[in-house]
Amino acid sequence: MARAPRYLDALNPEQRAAVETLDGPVLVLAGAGTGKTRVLTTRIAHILASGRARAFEILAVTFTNKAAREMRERVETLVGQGAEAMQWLGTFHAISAKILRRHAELAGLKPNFTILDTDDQIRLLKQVLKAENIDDKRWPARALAMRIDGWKNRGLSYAQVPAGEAQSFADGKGAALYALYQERLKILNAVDFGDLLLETLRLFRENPDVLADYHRRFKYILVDEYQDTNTAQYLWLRLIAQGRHNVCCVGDDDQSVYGWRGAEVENILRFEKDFPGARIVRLERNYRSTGHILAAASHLIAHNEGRLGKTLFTDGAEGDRPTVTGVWDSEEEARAIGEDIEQLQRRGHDLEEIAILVRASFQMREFEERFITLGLPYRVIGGPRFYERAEIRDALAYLRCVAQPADDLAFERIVNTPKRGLGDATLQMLHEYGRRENTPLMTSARILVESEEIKARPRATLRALLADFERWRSLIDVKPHHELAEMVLDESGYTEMWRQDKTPEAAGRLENLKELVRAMEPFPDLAGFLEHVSLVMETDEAAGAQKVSIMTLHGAKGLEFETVFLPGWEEGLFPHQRSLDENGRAGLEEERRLAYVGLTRAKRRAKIYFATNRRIHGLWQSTMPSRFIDNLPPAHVEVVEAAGASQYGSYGVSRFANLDSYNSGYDTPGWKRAQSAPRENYAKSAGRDSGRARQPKTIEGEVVGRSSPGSRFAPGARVMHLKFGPGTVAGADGAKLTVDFDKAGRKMVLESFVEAT
DNA sequence: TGCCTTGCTATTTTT
DNA sequence: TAGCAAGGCA
Repeated sequence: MARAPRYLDALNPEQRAAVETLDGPVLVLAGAGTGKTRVLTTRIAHILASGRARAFEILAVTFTNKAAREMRERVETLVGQGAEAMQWLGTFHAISAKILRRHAELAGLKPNFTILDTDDQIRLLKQVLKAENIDDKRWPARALAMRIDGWKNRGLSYAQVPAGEAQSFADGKGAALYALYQERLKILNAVDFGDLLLETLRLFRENPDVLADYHRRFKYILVDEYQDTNTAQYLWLRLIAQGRHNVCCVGDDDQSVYGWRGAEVENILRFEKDFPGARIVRLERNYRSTGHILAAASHLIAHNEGRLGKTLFTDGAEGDRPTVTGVWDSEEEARAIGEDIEQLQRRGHDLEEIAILVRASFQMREFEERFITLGLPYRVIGGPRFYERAEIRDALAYLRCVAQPADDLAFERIVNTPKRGLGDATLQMLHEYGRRENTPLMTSARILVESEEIKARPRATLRALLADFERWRSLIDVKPHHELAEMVLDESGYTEMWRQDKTPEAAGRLENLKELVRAMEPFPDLAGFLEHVSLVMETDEAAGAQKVSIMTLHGAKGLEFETVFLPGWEEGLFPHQRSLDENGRAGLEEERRLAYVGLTRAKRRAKIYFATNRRIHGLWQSTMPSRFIDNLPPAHVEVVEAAGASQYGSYGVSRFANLDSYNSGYDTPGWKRAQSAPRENYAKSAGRDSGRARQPKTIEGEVVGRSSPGSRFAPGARVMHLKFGPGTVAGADGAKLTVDFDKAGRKMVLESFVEAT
């Protein structure tokens, strides 16, 4: 055999096996930080370099656009140019859309079909509910959307929904509503995200010749983040992979954190069964984290059952131990982390290499506030996205109306934006006609405008609007699309509407509109741009300036940082109560995987925090340290005391000696101590800004768990509260007390948080 | 048509 | 507590 090509030199033996096993199915179990992206990209490079297939004969599927973009870039650096020829590299949804457009008629669609996003989907469902006279208070469209998505994720058409579940929504109308919704989508020439997969699946099943064509085309198939596939994606993949069986899936069962949106870890566990003779390659050599971090993460995840099991190791240094710090409340947590970061900064650390990973986005605010006062530059990742802003959605609706005349949702959105006197009454009439004649709204409008059904004023306005759209539409092939867009926005009065607007956001909105027009330029035409927009809901955030990243644990998957702060490790928040309530043990294990993901993002420093008190929905509640803290190996973790937090000094070996499992979390030393030991009050650390009255010198009430029986306090009783000071009980409702505080006034507080005086 | 009040809810989020 | 959505009212 000839000398191995150079790009293989950089790989370890397992990685190399994963890259070089080209024939037949391969499952790569790639632990965190073991170089899975390198394997995927090198494998593509290897297929290309060895002449096994050309770029357009490789199907490479990812979950996110970001991952797709990264893969493309990395293949490019590996093979020089030519990666742009990889026309089948993309997300499941993007590839499905592409296939579907090629065979739209077979799927009962026109090739210019619209892809609805969640917002459109919900608006459409609201209409369906209304038409069916279902109270959308009791049966919210959002809930129906979730249910339908769930069915679609499982690959179920409305006819396939199991009888029991079909009865589940609005007194037994679940599946029927699903069917009505699909009917509406067909009329609108539209699909939602779930349909992209489902319709492609149906296309393949009903047209074996089409499927065979793709079997011939795709010589090699690669799938990233395989543990995140849902059933529909799995069926899709299995169908396509049946052709040549050259399928390589890369994933890590320990990083499956999207079960709540339909991902089935089972898919990874049953790979061997579905693809007989599959080669399994384990990547266990970690190149990212130092020894202690890796040990802590491994020990934590070992508490999960039903894993394929991997043992990560590193040849690197032991490094610093992850730390666990207890703080008084979320405010102190933010302050402590802020100080840590400032110190790292002073020591010359790169802010880009620091991240704060939270469980839920509400935790972010406290950090933002703190960082603003500190003047610490930060960036929140995962905020509202560019294409979700109202003005962008409006502008896109205009463009959709131009390009896709049957797009009723878009039309409805903008008929009266800006206000032009086309209100509910007019719209109602269009709807009625449309429903009767089965025509899109714009067609209905065109017909009704010729009659006298509509009053003269709105009739004239509507006629003018329709004429505008005609004119714009006639320019599609004449004018460059970004110029056309600008023209539409100006002539429709939309831009003017924001110019007139005096609210402080107006300027930013106009700026966004300009940005939108700019963003259109690189696309070949309007249709191409709209396709991009519906599938790629993102803007490339300009990285650059040195900033600390604040994001959710989910958002951090796939990233790495020198230093990772992990605040909020408290029972109820992390693991999240809802996860436990709704999914029991499976929910807990998914939360634990999330903790594992968090820890393994850290290259050199991982810092865990838990607060004793946290405000949840406006009420202060005392909280327990997370059971995940008990899951950490004492030998690899350092318990750090926040300044003044002396009561945590008792954190010692015993704290970690007992490995708990589900449901027994409340017997751990940490839990017991928290219950029994009356905590000494301590002044807030770092005595700065003592403006607000700090905890008065009192004894905090022992923590009464969730099972607290009726109230210990009768109205009139005098109590002492840690935040609010002394007060008189006005009433009790279970564990909640209404107290008239001497200073703070009437508040609802948790009983466990006050003490009799 | 627009403003104000009321009520409700409150993970994770990509496509 | 706060933020949003929907309904009522002028």
